[in-house]
Amino acid sequence: MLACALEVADRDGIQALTMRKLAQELEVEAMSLYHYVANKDELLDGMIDLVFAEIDLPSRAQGWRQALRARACSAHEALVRHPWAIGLMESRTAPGPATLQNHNAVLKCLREGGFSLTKAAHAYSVLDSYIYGFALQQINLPFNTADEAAEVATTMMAQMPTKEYPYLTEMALEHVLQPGYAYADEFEIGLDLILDGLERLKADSSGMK
Amino acid sequence: MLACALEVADRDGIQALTMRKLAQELEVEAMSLYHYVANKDELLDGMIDLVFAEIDLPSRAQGWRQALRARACSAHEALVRHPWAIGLMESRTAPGPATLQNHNAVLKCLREGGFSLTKAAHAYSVLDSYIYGFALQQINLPFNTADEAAEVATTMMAQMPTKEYPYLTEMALEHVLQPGYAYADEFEIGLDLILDGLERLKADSSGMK
DNA sequence: AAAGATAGTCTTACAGTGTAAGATTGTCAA
DNA sequence: TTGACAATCTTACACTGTAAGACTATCTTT
Repeated sequence: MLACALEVADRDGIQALTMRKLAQELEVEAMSLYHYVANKDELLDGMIDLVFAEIDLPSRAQGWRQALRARACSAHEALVRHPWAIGLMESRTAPGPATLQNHNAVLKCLREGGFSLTKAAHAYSVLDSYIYGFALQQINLPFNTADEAAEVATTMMAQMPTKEYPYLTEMALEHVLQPGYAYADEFEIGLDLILDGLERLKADSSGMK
Repeated sequence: MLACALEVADRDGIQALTMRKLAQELEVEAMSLYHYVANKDELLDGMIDLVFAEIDLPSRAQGWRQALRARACSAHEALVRHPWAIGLMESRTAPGPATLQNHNAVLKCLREGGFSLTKAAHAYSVLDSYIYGFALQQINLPFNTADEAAEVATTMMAQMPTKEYPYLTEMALEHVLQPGYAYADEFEIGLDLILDGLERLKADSSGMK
């Protein structure tokens, strides 16, 4: 049932996921769903946790940097695969078991990698903020492929007073519209920048903690 | 009207912002609103742009680092002030004028600060990803004050099999529950870590671009 | 085998949602 | 005075989540 809900949300968008629609997909009446979930919110909670379950845990075989890098990429992929998930997170407060397990594994990786408790908290905060935020931005882009980007950019340029936003225009024309550009590629660049920062943070003893 | 919509969303939550409720607040009937907006989506678009309008533009008086740091803090404050905004962003694709102006100003700051076009794109991507992502995490926390944190943590510990998530438990008990802890304080730590990275990125000539 | 409990599904109903269609009013220009 | 227009309202409709409870099939206990 949760899996089916994911499928509908992925395919038709989260706004199309109504109890009646989901029931129909399962060849059942809407009210039957309430035997398995107390209400729609609980359904959404379950869906979010399923997305977290798709995120690989950091492997213990490698060093913290490699392990967290791989987990970050995995998380990014999961969030892009289910674009509705980030929007839901804002309103949900009850983390499911997969969510907790993932958090725990990341903290373990940091602690065993030599981070103090305080520094592990810092590291976790930056890393996950970046992952969620990047996915949010990527999903918000009105284009995915380079072709779509070209189309959107040109129609936008036509409407928009290009003189008013010269730096935005520059970025669009001379960077985004260049062949081979894909915003998704930015993810690993920022990720490595942050991982560099974390290595420095870990070594740094000026603040002591 | 947009301002009133912000107020309702801030006060009662975004799910309470219905056309009828907003109309009532303005002492008018629901359908009258449709003389000013084509549909509810357009209303939400306008609200998002209003939030962006609250974000200070980077000042040109200071260097890029200081200017972008101040803008990041301002953006963070705006997003926390209007916790519903991030959730809306996921579904919206038409940026308003305030949004465009802000983007343009940040790019200008980077370019005039000496970033190449490609590096400016990197910088913008990491910075804004971090800002949005951090706000998202902060808003998702089920507590705000240290007192609330203590309450939530203790009730959670009671339910949760604490043995299963030892590192999560450690973080909660020995860090989050310590007096004076506030997750919001993490924001500037991660921000400075990223700004350090950007300075290095700017200076770096190994990749050339 | 009979009786009862339980899990699963259904029907019906209701209050609340966004908004389409059109009637009504107020305000100004010709 | 007439017309145009902007602003507001009334009514209506399809669709939402879900409360209340009826029905049915399966399993347990006697």
